[in-house]
Amino acid sequence: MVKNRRTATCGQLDASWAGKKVTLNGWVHRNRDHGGIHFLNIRDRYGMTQVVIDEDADDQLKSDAESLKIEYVIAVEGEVRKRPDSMVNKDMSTGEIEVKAERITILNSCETLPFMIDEESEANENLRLRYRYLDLRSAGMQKRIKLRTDLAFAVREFFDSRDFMEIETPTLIKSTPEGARDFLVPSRLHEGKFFALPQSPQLYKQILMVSGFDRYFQIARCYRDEDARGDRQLEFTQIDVEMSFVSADDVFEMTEAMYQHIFRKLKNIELPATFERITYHDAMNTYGSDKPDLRFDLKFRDFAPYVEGGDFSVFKAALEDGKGAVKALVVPGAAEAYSRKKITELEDTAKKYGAKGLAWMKVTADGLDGGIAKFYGNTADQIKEGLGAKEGDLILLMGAPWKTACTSLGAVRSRLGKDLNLIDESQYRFCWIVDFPLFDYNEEEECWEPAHHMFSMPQDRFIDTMEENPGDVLGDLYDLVLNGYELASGSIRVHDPVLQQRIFNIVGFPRELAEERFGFLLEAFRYGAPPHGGIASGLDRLVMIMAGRDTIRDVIPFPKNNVGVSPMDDCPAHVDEEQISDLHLQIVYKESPDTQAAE
RNA sequence: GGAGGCGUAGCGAAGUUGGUUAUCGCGCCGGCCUGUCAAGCCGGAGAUCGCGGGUUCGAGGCCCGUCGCUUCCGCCA
Repeated sequence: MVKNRRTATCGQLDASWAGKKVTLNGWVHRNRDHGGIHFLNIRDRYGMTQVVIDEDADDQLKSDAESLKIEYVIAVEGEVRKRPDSMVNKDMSTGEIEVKAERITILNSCETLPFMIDEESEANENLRLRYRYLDLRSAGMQKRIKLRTDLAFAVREFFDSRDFMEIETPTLIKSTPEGARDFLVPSRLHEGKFFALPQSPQLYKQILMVSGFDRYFQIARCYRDEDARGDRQLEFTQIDVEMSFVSADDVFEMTEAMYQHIFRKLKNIELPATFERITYHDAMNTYGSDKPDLRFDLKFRDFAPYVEGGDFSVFKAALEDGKGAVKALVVPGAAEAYSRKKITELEDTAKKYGAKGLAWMKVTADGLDGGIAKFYGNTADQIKEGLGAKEGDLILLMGAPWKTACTSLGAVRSRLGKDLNLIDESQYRFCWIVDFPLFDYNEEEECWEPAHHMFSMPQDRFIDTMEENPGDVLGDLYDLVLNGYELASGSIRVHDPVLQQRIFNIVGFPRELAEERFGFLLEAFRYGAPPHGGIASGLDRLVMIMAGRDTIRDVIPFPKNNVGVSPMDDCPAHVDEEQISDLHLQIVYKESPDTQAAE
């Protein structure tokens, strides 16, 4: 047997081991020297065990123990013994026992730490990212990375049981237009040419359908060169799925079954047999978001019927052109808690989303009070009844073009959910968002553009006449939302070259450009492409939500920070001139301010 | 590209209307201690208050600029 090699982990010992000799390997987590008696906590990824150096230990052992510092890597040989009843630590899985040390060997030392390795380190995130290997030692991070690996396993287990094949697609691919900014990789062998890193395996998985791999999945890394947020960063992981000969309902069923399997296995939670479906229009109209958090209610009410009965000109103006809306949010019992100052804060939230203001009224015993109540004195009772508002409620109102009214009041709704503690954190509320429009009108450029991407199928009923009114065309497009996060997105794809060309025509995408950028896909579709569709789920977001965190950086082993930098290895970084010239590139730095001033 | 917040010892924070030697907890170093488990007690070291400029008799605190991080908007088919 190799010297000092562990015979047990730090998490597995219990009373049944009492009397046995063991060797433990791990890190010194805590070190409590009482003079006569000395305790150590030794930690590995399986748990923590208390080691005792008794008063009767020999001098060698005592001095070895004294020389230990936090995070030294050690081997402890000793005997497992039951703790006296009064010394049992119920908070530790190994709390029934301790190891009476007979020999301690230092396998490696550790410098003074930049921060303490705790369940939840208080050190700021960039410091933790710089020393990511230390932060990953914490129990919390260990648990989350374990959840991630278990999740990936459950996903593969599920798809295997459904006869899917996991097929790899390239990460050096062709840059295609639309969507996010591509990461480009210059080619050394081909001067002036570039690969792109995939934003998703989209085109390849569709090609795989043409190739007859009718059930594909992949846990795929994706890259998008856009500004980061808590729930997105430069590189991320998708559970990418594509199926042939399916309708949207088939994709829903399969996806629901996947999440049911994942939650059953990892959380012991039974999800609903089918997930609620909400149309895009209804989601926007009642929650002000295409990714509504259904863990709390607070639905919008329509205030338009009451606008004529009052004298508030802003609302009348909003409805004038037929494209506006006046939405109301009745916040139960919030009248007292929301001072003018706090309402102004809500208004600032709304303004971020393009609202010009946020109107309000408070519901009193005999009517409405404050804010814009004075304009609705005559119809107060009607309004109260119509909106279902009760004494003590706060009514927030937004009059604006429909989409602005919805999204800005939706932002207010989200904020209220947090501020008023309306969210039950133990819930997982899934819903499908369906019936997305296929085309958006770009007011500035005065043209139609794809709302999602150009390969999504219009719903049957719109296909014959879609050129007449592109704005009305709904697509076979769907998102899956969980607790206010967009968790997955997909569609049934266009597999008919003629229909595809009609879509290109509507959005004014030149045929030549289509041929140049993804002619290979269009060509493939001419050779017997099966009807197909699919979906891609964000793995990082899913783990994040399941782990109860609010940033995916907490569930990615080596994430980039908010400005797209990895503080540990300090990338991106400059490279040698020679590397640049090998790639036939030249760096053009922006002029320094000094140079500009001199001009 | 834009808006807000933060930047004080290795880490986390306090620092009043601008006023003596910048405070506390953790960690670190030394000592004491026989049952702790975030051990305890005593002592000690450790800070150009992000950086630059300005106002002032005097700036950690005010003003201007700048850098870094962070949350959000834009962006993310």
